[in-house]
Amino acid sequence: MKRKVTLKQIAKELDVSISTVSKALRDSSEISEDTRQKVQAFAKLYNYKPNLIALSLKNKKTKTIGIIIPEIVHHFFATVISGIETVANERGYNVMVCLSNESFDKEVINMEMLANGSIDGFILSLSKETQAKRDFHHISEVINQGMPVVMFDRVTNDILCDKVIIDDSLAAFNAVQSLVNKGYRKIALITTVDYVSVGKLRTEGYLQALRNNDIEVVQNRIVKIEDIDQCSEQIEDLIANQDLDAVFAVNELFAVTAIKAAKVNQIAIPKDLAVIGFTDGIISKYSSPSITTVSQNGIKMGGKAATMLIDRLEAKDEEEESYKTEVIETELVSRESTPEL
Amino acid sequence: MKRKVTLKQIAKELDVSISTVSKALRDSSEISEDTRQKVQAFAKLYNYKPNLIALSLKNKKTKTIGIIIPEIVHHFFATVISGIETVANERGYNVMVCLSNESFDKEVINMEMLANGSIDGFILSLSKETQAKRDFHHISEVINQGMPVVMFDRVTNDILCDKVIIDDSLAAFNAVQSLVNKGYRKIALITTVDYVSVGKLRTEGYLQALRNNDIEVVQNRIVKIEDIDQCSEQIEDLIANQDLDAVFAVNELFAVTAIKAAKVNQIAIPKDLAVIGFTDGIISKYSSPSITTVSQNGIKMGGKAATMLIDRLEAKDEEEESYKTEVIETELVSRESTPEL
DNA sequence: TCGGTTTCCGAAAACGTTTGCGTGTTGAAA
DNA sequence: TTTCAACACGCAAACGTTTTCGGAAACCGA
Repeated sequence: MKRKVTLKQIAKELDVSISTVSKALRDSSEISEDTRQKVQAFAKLYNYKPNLIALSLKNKKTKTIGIIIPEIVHHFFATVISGIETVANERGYNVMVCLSNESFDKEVINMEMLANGSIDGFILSLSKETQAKRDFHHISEVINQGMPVVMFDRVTNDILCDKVIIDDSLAAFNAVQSLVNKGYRKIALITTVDYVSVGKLRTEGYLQALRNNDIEVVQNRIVKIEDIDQCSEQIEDLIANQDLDAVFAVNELFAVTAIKAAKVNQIAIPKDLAVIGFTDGIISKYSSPSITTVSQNGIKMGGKAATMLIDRLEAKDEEEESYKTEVIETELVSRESTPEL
Repeated sequence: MKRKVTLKQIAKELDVSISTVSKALRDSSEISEDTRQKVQAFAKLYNYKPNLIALSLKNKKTKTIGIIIPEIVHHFFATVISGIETVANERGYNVMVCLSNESFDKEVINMEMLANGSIDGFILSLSKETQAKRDFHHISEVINQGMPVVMFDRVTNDILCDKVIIDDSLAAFNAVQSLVNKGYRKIALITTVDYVSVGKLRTEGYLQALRNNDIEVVQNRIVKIEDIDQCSEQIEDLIANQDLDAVFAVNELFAVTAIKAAKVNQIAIPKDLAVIGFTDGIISKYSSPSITTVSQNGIKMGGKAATMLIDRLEAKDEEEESYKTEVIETELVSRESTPEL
């Protein structure tokens, strides 16, 4: 077992000073050709690599990005991480991933943990609990300490920082509008409780689309799911007992659950009921019928977030404190759960 | 913007030495009650937190685990990360995630990157390319440097280290056997090319089950997929043109693709064709019909891997160099794509 | 031989911690 | 008054780097 070799060991072995070794390895002109070659050969032989922790301490930069997301077993968040990782890697950064599990406390703990020197900046998406509490002190705190933060998807106006979002409201509006264009009028909405920012926005888009087309909003056609693990009953009730010709769901799970409920009730899709979901994930693609959805490009979103963060990290501190909010365009992916839109 | 406060600043402010501050904060008995309280109050006021990078350098421990996986937009790997993260967090560790994207080179680069001080140990699953090349020098190298490594799922016998796997062969055997028990005889296999270790093992289980029951192995009923993105044609050909009563697929995607192909060909599932998949992910659960699968518990796998790694990290260096291979039990989850098994 | 450049290298500081040890002050016992 | 322990604190080293600065030796021309 040969442990990693340090500058000190090389210096001792070659009987020169540590600084000479360091300079020789970095091709400083201060060092003679002779010793330079000697040192470099030795370093290569022993496979010397600088210790990144020591460098981090010296440079006050870790070249690491901290990611905090509610969960990772979730197609959308996984794609975002993938997008972040790709860009980060290209630009010489690593990523540390922490999961809040939708818990405020874990979000706070993780942020404080990472903020103590481990990373150069954050990319995060709020937990449900945090959104419900509207307590963002942990975020403003790290920003105050001069650490850049980029929020994505689940963001808040209470914090000033760079953000990457989709226009949830517009995307929902467009989806519902396209249903209306096809002649659908009795359109149900399956959404989340209001404190989930994206759920609220998508709900607004739905309502706006109905209003714009002078379609009455029927409260019985709107269900708000509190606990995602127990959405079945409410959705089954909606499908079985309401007079509908289409359903707009704010995520994949609600959409596929609606489809299952329709099957149970012998309702043909898309003939008797059209279904549009949100988030173009595995479920939408592989369920049968496959589901027409609003696609959020997680890869692009993550990539954009990483780019914004790293750009800010590497900006000369000319400090143009102008925070930007990037909007990633969405797309309606037409599949089997609706007629061609 | 108030930057993070250091021991030095506190020391200067209170006109004591750095060591006094440090000791006071750690409740050393060397420090008088008076100064201790003074220092602690001041530290609290300015929200002092030790710099973790400095601690890492001093202690030669980062309290960070490196994870290297082929991809993250993949339900199984996402669950494994989730399992790792949970255990790691409980025991005071963070995780750095790197993606190899199934590339040997990226795997090597990422490992070398992280091995230079950033982490205390690795948890990894081999990329396809690495498995095909059978080149594991980068792994043996870090092990030689004294860094613990735990491999999971896609492992190799060429490297001695702790491992967490499922008994792929046995699990496949059991799945096929249960089909045989139900009277199925014309069982197709949809698998990967042989260098993917888990694909090979699952194939072996399939073959063993047939042989044990004196069922002839028909080569036309076995398809090996090279490129997962283009599996459709081969699978459609199999379903359409072979005489089958059941299909065993080595992953979810192949299973759901087979089901889609069956639908196109008016083959009823499970009446005319039973389908069993592998990996209990989103697809199996939400496709319709839902798919009977062999479930690998990714959470448990990740948790076990993390436990093994951290145990080894924290073991007194009594160095009982006995590497263990843990086998996570699988389970056949019966759903709609087969009759009750 | 002398003065002045170059050339090459080492000492030391800095990043932020922890900790062993030395030391000055105090109080009490002798 | 002297002696010694106990107490409270600071110094310095260590972790592994990079970099500034100073200085010794060598060289050159006069």
